[in-house]
Amino acid sequence: MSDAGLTLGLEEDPLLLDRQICFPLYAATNLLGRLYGPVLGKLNLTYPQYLVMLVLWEQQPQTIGALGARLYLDSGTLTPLLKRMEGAGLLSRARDQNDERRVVVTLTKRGKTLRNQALHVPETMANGYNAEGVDALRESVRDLVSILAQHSTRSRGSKTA
Amino acid sequence: MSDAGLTLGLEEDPLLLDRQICFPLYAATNLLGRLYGPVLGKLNLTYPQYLVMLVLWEQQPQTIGALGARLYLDSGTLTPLLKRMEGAGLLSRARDQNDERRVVVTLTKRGKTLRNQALHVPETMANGYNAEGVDALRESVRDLVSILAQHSTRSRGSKTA
DNA sequence: CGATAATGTCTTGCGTGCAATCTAATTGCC
DNA sequence: GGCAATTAGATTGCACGCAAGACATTATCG
Repeated sequence: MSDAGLTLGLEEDPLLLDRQICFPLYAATNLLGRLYGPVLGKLNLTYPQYLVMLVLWEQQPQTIGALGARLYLDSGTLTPLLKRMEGAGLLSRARDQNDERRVVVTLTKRGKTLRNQALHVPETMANGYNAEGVDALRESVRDLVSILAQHSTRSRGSKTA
Repeated sequence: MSDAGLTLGLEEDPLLLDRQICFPLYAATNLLGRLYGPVLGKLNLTYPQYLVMLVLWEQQPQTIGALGARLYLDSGTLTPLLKRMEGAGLLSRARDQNDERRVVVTLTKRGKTLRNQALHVPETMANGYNAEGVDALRESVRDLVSILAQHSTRSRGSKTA
């Protein structure tokens, strides 16, 4: 109450939780992480670690910077994460000889073979869901990501809309 | 290699990052949080704290359990978060006299008036984006959330009604 | 060639998220 | 009433995620 704003009749409260696009994304991400947890736990992986493995299984070796570009994460997140994975024997980290600033991440044999156990993960997670509409949803969210990434301070500073 | 099942010819590698629905959601959530950060920082709010305020501005007071049901979070997350917000003078926490197990969260005057400064946040965040398709996307993700919530072990679905 | 800027990673500090465990209060059941 | 089961929060321990700063290496420019 005591809203001193101008009410145009069609104006809706912009602060209603159900009007935010950000909240369903936030909730879905948390819920998904919770569902992935037990499944990935059997592989001794966390959800972000699983994503790193997905990238490395596609292409390998890669620098930390390249991993971050793909996953939209920076070294502040990746460095300790990769160290834990190195400790788990999944990968090794070494300075690039051609450019000592870079750190190259390489899968160990153990990291490569883990892929076999991970093959059933997508199927397990999708269990019971009809993929109807999922493809379209994935594309929509992906479009959103590409838009958001352009506005990210980490990539560029252009504020021109 | 790896003949993992019946190949219908259209079988693709299920572990490709771009085939996962979870990853765009994860990336979008991270990117959004990064974009909200500076805007909410002017209100001395983090993004999850902002969501709590959205819920409380809609209805107030509320128990911690009710907040968690709305935001899909549990007390392990909410208790320290709410304590910080209490320390910031935005709300107060008190045991329910009728049921001493519950903790009732009530906005302070400061918490209520903060709403005026928050009114421009959605508009600021949406700056430059055409809302075209956003409504549909929000509904799609919301459907996904409701499906995921049913499968959640924690589903504190105290469906009072 | 040397100063300087840019780049890539590491480190620090803080705030989430979540599983697991704990405690206190209430409910159920007899 | 008495006591086990349930419920609501709090606590603990761990792993992100990010901003900001530190650091070493490389590129750039005079």
